[in-house]
Amino acid sequence: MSNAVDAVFSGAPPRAPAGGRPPAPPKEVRTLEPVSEEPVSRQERKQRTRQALLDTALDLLADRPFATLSLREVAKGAGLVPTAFYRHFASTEELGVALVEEATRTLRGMMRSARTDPDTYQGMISASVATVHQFVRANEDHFRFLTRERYGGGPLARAIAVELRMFAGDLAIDLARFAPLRAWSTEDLHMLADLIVSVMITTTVELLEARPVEDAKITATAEKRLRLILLGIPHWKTS
Amino acid sequence: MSNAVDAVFSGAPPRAPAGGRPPAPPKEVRTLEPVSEEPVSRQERKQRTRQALLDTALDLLADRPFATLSLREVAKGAGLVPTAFYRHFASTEELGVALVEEATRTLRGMMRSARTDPDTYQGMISASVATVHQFVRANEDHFRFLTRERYGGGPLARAIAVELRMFAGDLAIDLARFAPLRAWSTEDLHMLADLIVSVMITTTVELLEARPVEDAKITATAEKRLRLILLGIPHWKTS
DNA sequence: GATTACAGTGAACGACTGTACACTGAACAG
DNA sequence: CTGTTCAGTGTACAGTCGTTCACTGTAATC
Repeated sequence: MSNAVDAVFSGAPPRAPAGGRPPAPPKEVRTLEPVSEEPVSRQERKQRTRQALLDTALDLLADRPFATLSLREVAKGAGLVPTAFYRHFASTEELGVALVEEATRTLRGMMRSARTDPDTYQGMISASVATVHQFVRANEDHFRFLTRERYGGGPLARAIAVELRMFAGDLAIDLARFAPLRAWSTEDLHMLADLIVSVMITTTVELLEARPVEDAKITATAEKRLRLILLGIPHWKTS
Repeated sequence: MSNAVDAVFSGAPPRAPAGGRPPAPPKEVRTLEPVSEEPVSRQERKQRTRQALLDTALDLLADRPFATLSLREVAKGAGLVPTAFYRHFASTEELGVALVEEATRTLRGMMRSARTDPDTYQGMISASVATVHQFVRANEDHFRFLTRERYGGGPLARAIAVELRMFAGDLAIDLARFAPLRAWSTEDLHMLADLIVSVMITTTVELLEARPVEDAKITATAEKRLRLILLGIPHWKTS
């Protein structure tokens, strides 16, 4: 479960240095790098340091809320002087918005990946849970950021909420194609989609808070929760 | 729905000045207050300013994460000089722990209030949702703090997670008394309890993010979600 | 080849942070 | 009545913060 799985995650950004953030020579990050001597145009350069800022921020956010990020430490982490930060973002909040965009790109990748035409309920459930599991484990930073800031208040929380509503809306449309759900009112369909999304979010948080050893238990529980919900569908009287 | 409702919330702290935090004379908060000239022992005094610190913190946390709180502004808000803060808490984090304790006291009050012997599923559902609704609206600060920090990472998130697991555990025990659930494995019971709790949390967040005008719609949706889940119970094959 | 645009530098600012230390005055215990 | 305890005060210090401003060197343009 390695190559085939990894191939799915085209949505995940490269995350330049990544990892435990090695000692890292303090400055010459950019000046030493022309290993492969591409011409590297100026805007290419700019976008690279922009990405370095985003990557640094995401690293720092691994165990703190976004609101505690300081412009200076993000700049320093990217090998920049504080004032250079302004060449890319007018404020840390603008950085945050860019981070939401990057993370929701991963989220949309997951959604696209999960949208497979399923034959059985059980098949659909386990496939969806597996997709969530793989994407969360392959993009922990993004999902940690999203789940953390979703409830953190402020403009980021609102932006993420909008994205999750879109997520649920798309899911509702997909659900409408199922035979047992064709007669449901759109309101009830949204109720169901929200419920499923909330189970998925809960599962995501559980995965992020657990060590990977417990993944099997968590996904199994998630499948159970979805199965229980779907069991009620045939007996629902829509309004 | 005013007196009877309010009488329920004995768990809620008095929240001394509260409200929009009026102009407030900068200092003589305590020295001017002996309106009713009780003797007020020294430890009583101490506990009062401690509570003032907690109240101030909760006020400030209405729209920011806990990690951005500064010792100085909490002290100032309570009418104290910064160093006096240390007479009550060794650090802001210790203040946070006390805040978690206070808020979870409200949470336990809600749980106790919701534990009524119900005759029908429908009755149980609407009663539980109504209880959540009332408690959330009557203690918005506490619930906002809990839901915000639950996913904010750090020690507070862990403490709240523990409390919520206890909450779900108690619910599982209650559920075990229901006829259709008596044969269920404890594992499945916990799965169900977690699912219900996650619906309640979702509902809480929705209430806190909405204007009270939309409460009816939110509680109606919450009831639907629970109804759908309970519909699946008779058809569940426990493992 | 000369000129311009602009990503990144470096010093300096005023505001705010947590914390140390010596203090005051009133409630307390003897 | 005397001495102690201790919640709260006031000053001070070293860091960090966001933001300003004038600057440099090079890729891009004419």
